[in-house]
Amino acid sequence: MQIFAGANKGMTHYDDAVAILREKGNRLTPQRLLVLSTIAESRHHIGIDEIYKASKSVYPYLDLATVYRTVHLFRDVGVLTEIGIGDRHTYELRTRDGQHHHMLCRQCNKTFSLSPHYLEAFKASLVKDFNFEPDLDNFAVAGVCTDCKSQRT
Amino acid sequence: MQIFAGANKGMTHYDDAVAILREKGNRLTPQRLLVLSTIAESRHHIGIDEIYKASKSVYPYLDLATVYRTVHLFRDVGVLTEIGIGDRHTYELRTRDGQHHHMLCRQCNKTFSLSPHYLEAFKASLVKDFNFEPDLDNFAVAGVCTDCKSQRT
DNA sequence: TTAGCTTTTGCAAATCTTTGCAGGTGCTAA
DNA sequence: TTAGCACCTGCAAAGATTTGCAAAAGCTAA
Repeated sequence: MQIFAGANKGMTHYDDAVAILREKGNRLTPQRLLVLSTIAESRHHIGIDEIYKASKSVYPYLDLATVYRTVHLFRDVGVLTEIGIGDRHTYELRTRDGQHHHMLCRQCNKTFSLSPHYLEAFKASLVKDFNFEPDLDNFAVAGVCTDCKSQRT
Repeated sequence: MQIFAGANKGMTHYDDAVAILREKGNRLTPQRLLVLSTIAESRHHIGIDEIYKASKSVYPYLDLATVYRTVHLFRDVGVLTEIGIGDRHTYELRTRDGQHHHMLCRQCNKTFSLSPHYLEAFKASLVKDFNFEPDLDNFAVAGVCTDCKSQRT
């Protein structure tokens, strides 16, 4: 099945993700590439329903269950980051090397990248004081961003 | 409707929670007190299904929807902390004053308390560098605890 | 103590998410 | 290039969570 041609020039994150999936022995089905492409093309974090709707418009036979399974696969394999906002889960591609974390504004819903360096001291203190090895790969904090703070009257 | 008598002597967290609910104008229905009591009596964090099962054994008419609504109310009002572990959500009472955070072991599923002080530097750096005000009230980290680390061969 | 207003509950239905299964399809090795 | 196997997909059904609504019950004020 050929769903779409390779109109993905310059999509570095997309290419990285494909490489990771292949490395780990996962099959590159058109459905997976489609979902991946949908997420890659989305500017911000994107929810299951949006992924489904956008992808289905390209390939109408796509099943919602496949989207769920695909997204969970991508998450477990490390290709994307899952951000839990309240009760809503959204997703965003992750780059190959650099894990980065997220700050999410509760008011305007924008996300901001956060360098891992901000969490290093925290992580080190847990290891040192409790011998607890935290997994901060998919770390996200919610809060209020600077724009929304200044808009408060 | 009277479900159970006041066998709650010394349950400080429970009493605090009741006070907070009353303060905020929520009705203290037997169902709510029952759910609260169930969570308070649970030694560790507890899931919706467990809350439901345990509470229903005391008051069989209790509906699952009520448990969901009650737990969400408690969370929004700040009476309990919701911990998202993977796909599972669990709950734990919160004391009136002292918020504390959680470390959760992915392997043995035990939780450990974490003093807020460990996150203060992190929080301060976000405020300073990005003017981003993180909400760390319900903070939980997953990882591997010291026991499980030592059990690895 | 009671009346009455408003919130809350239980039920049932809607929605969201996961899972089992049989057929279809990517990938590997020849 | 093809054959064959293991993995994936779509479908349908199960399971989990949320929501609308009418009846029931908590709380306040008299």
